[in-house]
Amino acid sequence: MKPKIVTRIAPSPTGLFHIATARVALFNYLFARQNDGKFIFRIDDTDTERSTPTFTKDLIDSMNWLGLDYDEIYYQSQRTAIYKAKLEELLASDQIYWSQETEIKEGEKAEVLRFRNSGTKIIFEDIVHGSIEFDTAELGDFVVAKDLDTPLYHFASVVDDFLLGVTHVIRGEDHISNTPRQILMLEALGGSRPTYAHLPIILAPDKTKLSKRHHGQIAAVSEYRRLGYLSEAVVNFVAMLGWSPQSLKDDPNQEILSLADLLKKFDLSKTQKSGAILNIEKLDWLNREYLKKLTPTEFKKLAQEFLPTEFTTKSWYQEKIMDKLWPLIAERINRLGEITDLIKNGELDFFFVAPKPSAELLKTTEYLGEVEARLATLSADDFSAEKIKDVIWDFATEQGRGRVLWPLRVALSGLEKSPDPFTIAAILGQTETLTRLTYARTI
RNA sequence: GGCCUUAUCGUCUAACGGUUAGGACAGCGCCCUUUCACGGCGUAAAUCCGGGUUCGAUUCCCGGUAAGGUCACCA
Repeated sequence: MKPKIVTRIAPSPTGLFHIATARVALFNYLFARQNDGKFIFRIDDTDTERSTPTFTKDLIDSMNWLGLDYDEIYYQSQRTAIYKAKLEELLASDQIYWSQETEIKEGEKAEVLRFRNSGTKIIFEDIVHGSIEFDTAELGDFVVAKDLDTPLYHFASVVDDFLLGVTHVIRGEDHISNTPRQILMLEALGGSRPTYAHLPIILAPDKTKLSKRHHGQIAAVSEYRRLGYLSEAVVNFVAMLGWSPQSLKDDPNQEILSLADLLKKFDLSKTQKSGAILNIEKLDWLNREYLKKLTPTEFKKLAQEFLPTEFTTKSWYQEKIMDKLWPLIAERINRLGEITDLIKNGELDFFFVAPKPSAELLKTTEYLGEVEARLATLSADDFSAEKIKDVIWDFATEQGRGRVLWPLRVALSGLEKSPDPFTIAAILGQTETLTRLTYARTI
C-alpha cells in the first residue's frame, strides 16, 4: 500500500501571517486534498523569545479566513519532551555531542549540542527545481540544540516531519539551503526522505524579498483582510503567483478560480521556478471580479463592516437611504476598504443632506423649471430611474443634453462627479428631488 | 565573498526544437455616457548577452551578466 500523502504548513508566531506563507499553505493544502492526503498545521513556536500568543492567534485566524481547513494542529512548544527524547537518542548513538564553546556571545551558552557531521555530498530531488546537489562539509558540526529542553528550529522541524509522517515538504525557496542539514538530521534519526518542492519566493514591487519590515502594508494576510479584499480573491491571487492554469487559450476567464476550481486544476509540478513580483493591481481586479459575484444582500453584509461609525452616528444618517446606495458603491470600488475613502471624501453626503451648489458649477438654471414640472407629473410611488429618464430624455435631447442634464445632476448632488441624475433622483424620492430643484433655481 | 537558485511584454505567465511567440492585469485609443463609475471594442509591448549542438533554437549544453536566496546558540 502506498503511504498516505501528508503535507504541512509550519509558520512561526514571530510575526503576522505572511502572504507568502498563505501561498505555501495553499499549495500544501491543494496537494494534500488532491491526493486524498492529510494536511497538518504546525505552529513552530520554539523561539520563546520572539513568539507571542497574539501572533499565534493571527496565524490561526488567517488560516480560517482563507478557508484552508487542516486535519491536525500541533504546537512545538508542547512537544519539548519528544524532542528531548530524540536528542537523548542521538546522544546515545553519538550522532550529536556536547560541545564546549570557546567564543560565547551575549545570551549564548557555554555548552551546546552539535551534530557530528561527516560532510558528505547530498543530492536531493525537488519537484520544481529538479536535482540539487550540496556539499555538506561546509556546514561543519552545526548546533542542533542549546540544551536538552531547547532544540533549535531545524531539529524540532525535522523530528516533527519525521514523527508526523510528512511525505511532501512544500515550502519557500529560502529553505533550499537548509535542506541538506535537515536531511542529515533526518537520516541520523532513521527517517526516510520526504519529497521536496521549493516554491519560488514572492518579491515586493521593488524586487526584493517581501518582508514584514519593509513592505508591511502588503505582507500580512490580516492586512489584506483589513483593506477589504475577499479571502477568495486572495486565495486566487496567491495561487497565480508561481503557477498558472493550463487552458488559457480556450477561455480567458480561467484565471478566476475558486478553491474548488483550484482543486481540480492545480498541478504542483507546473510551478514556476523564478520569483514572482506581487502585483496589487491584479489582486484589485480579481477582488472586483469576486465582488461582482456577490448578491446585493451579501455585498451589504460584508460592506457594512467598513462603514465608519463617525458616519452612521451623524444626525442626518438614515439606514433606509444607505441601503439604496450599496449597488452604487459596489460599482465603483475594488476593495471594501475604499468605502471608507468614499465617505471621508464626502461623496455620499448629498444623498442625506441637501447640497448648496454654486452658480458656476450649475452653469445654467434655465431648463430646471421645465424639468421640475415634468417630474411633478409622475406619481410619488412610481418615481423610478427609468420613469424619470422617460419624462426628461426627449426634452434634454431637444435642448442639448449637457444644458439640461448637467444642471439637474449638480442641483441634486452639488458635485462635479457623481452617479447619473436619474439614479440620484430615484433614490432621493420625488419630494426631495423637487425641493432641491426649486432651491437650485433660486441660485 | 562561498554555496545554491533563477532569467519570455511594465507585471503574472503560455510554449515541453519548427507558432504571425499566446493569454491576463496595468497602459493607451475608440465607442457608450451631461460628469464619474460600469460596460463593449481595439492597440502597443517580450524571448538578458556570447558561444556551441542542430536543417532549425525561447526551448538543449557551456560561459558571461544580472537578480534573488542562504551562510545563527532566529524561524
